[in-house]
Amino acid sequence: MSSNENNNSQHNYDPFQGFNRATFPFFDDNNPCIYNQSAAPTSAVIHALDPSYMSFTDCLNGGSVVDYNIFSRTFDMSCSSSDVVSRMDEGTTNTKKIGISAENSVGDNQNQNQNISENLSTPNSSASCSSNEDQDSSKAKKDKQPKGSEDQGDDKSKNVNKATKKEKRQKEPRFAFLTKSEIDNLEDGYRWRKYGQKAVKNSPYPRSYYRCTSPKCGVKKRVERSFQDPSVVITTYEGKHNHHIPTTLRGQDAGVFSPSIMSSSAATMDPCFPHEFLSHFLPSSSNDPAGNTNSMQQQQQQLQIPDYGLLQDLVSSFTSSQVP
DNA sequence: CGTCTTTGACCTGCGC
DNA sequence: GCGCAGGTCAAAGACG
Repeated sequence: MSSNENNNSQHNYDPFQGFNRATFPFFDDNNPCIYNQSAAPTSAVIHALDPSYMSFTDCLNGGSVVDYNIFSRTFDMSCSSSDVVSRMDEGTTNTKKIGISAENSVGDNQNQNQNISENLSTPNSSASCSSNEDQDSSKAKKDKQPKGSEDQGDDKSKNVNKATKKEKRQKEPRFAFLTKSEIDNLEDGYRWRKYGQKAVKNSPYPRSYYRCTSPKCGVKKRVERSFQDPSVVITTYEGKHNHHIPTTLRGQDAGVFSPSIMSSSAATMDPCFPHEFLSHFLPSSSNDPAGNTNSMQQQQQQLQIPDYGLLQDLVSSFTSSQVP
């Protein structure tokens, strides 16, 4: 692979290549660049477009300078113009306007919405790698101390930890999106280690917690499946990668998101599409010389589910329960 | 042997 | 204060 190709794959890829546009209902069928409000956009997806949230590129890589206005310009929406999507002001506890997953709106709304806001609320894009480092450092301190040996953890320090943790949680940039796939853990080029799994209330599908395996990279992601539409996988990224996509992926050979598998229509999207968006979502070896047929290719094939209406129903049901 | 997943226990935040 | 649910830890085991 040439360096040019590599660069291209890292910076100029269409982030939604390979994703059937049914997966992204906010696209106007007649204009892929125009955000289709009538499609009742999934707020989870809109978070990617909301300038108050960091871009996926920024989220994943942390090294790119992202013009958040790109998204609002490109999709003809402001960060707070949507009834569905609202910017989460710092310290805001109103969670009604925000949400990630439809299933969360169906069951225990109170708790789920609370959790949603906690999961997704990001005051602004001021979060940076430093926040991750801070979190890492605090976490590292915790890791170094055995659970039962926190003798110094008196009430005072506990309160401090609580405060700092809460503050840091708010600062942590998060990005969530929906994908239609039968595979829970969609390959994104980075290496993840699963560190937990929890059952989700009112959902038969568990939520999995992953952490980037790269040293000093505190990026996490959460993967869960919508129980209302089991074909929808909700992925939430938290933090920013402070490194590039690994050149070698165990068992994947980084040969994911092969353009040959990508949707041709998506690949030829209007140039106004924010190519930078999610750029590092795609690993550099998209032109796998070995032509490996890997799990991601299967994923991509599974992503070609043109179930636009189903997702709209999902979104509609969600938004109707979220927007007063 | 290194890496990753699994899974029960523990921690934390929040509503009542 | 209590209970619930989400989030995290870390030991154990699986796997290549």
